[in-house]
Amino acid sequence: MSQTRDVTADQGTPPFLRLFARYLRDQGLPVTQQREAVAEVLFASDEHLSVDDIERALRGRGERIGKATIYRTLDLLVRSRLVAEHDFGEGFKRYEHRLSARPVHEHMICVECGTVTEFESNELYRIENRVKNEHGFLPVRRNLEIYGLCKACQEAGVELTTEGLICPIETVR
Amino acid sequence: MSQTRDVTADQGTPPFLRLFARYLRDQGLPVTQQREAVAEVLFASDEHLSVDDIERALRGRGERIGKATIYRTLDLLVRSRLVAEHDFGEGFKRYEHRLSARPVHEHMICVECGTVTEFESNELYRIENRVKNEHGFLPVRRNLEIYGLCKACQEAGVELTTEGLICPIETVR
DNA sequence: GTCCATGCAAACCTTTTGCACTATA
DNA sequence: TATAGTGCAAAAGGTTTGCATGGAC
Repeated sequence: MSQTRDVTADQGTPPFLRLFARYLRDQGLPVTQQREAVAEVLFASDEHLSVDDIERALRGRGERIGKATIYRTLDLLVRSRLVAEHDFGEGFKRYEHRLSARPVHEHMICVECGTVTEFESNELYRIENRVKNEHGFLPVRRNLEIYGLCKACQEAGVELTTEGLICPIETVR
Repeated sequence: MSQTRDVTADQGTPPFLRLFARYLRDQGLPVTQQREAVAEVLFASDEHLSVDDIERALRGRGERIGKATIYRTLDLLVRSRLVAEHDFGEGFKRYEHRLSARPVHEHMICVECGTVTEFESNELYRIENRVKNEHGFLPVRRNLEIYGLCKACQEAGVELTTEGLICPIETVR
């Protein structure tokens, strides 16, 4: 069949699996079915997946892998830098592979519908440089989330209610 | 004694307590001893306090307030916008009052010693404007943390080991 | 054959909740 | 006095760990 994947040599193994296997070998760790399966689920999706999402996707593929193994594999994927871990304040973490056209990006999260959109920001490099020069701080990893109302929710007429004090931020004490 | 606080009229009540009390009254909620005590601890400190920190500080003042009450009061303080909630990835939240000379600021966190330093960034406003114009997203709240090595740790000779893949970020799939 | 991974269940930790009792307004 | 808060302990929910078994190399 013309749609059959070419399995000659390494060609049948997708790049992300080769990279993950390389990482595991470098660390002297075995490449297991479960580890490959978790990686496959992550790299097959462009969403920000929770552990439950991953477990569900695995089950949908007929694989029954324990949560503990998923957590342990995610730890390896994050260490390998093939996967990024995020916390959008939902009480649990989400995971996203980093082999996209936009390996470095930030997130805006709609506080109404929860939709996560990615965007790039070179202003961040400027901020990091300033931090380096002005404070002698050596940046390694950053984390920028912007919470607000997405276009769709605004157009649907959603408005945000502010119940906080209107102007408590006077610089007094 | 000349150092004794002036207790005439409202003058003895510090501004933050007046603001918190105003918020509570606005919401039709009672002003209780416990709520005032939690607020006092937060406003007396310029650190980023965990719930345990707060409980300990209260105990040090001879007040024994249940964790549940602390959590419930923190919720009110955050809603009132007098206090900001942070998650530095430690597995628990930290809280910081917002009546400082720098009510809006970001954080850099040293991955070695855990020290948190604050800095301001007007580049962030530029980012938010871009997000608004380019994506129609209405920003409400932002969250920027920069993780890295603080000056002191660098000077102490600390180096960070990278165990991840050196260059996995090729834009291939 | 050795070493490590897996799976299950129990443990862990922070945060939330239910309920009898107490304090605020 | 009505209404809401407090404190305790239990529950909840995500994540980690111990241990016996099974798989990778």
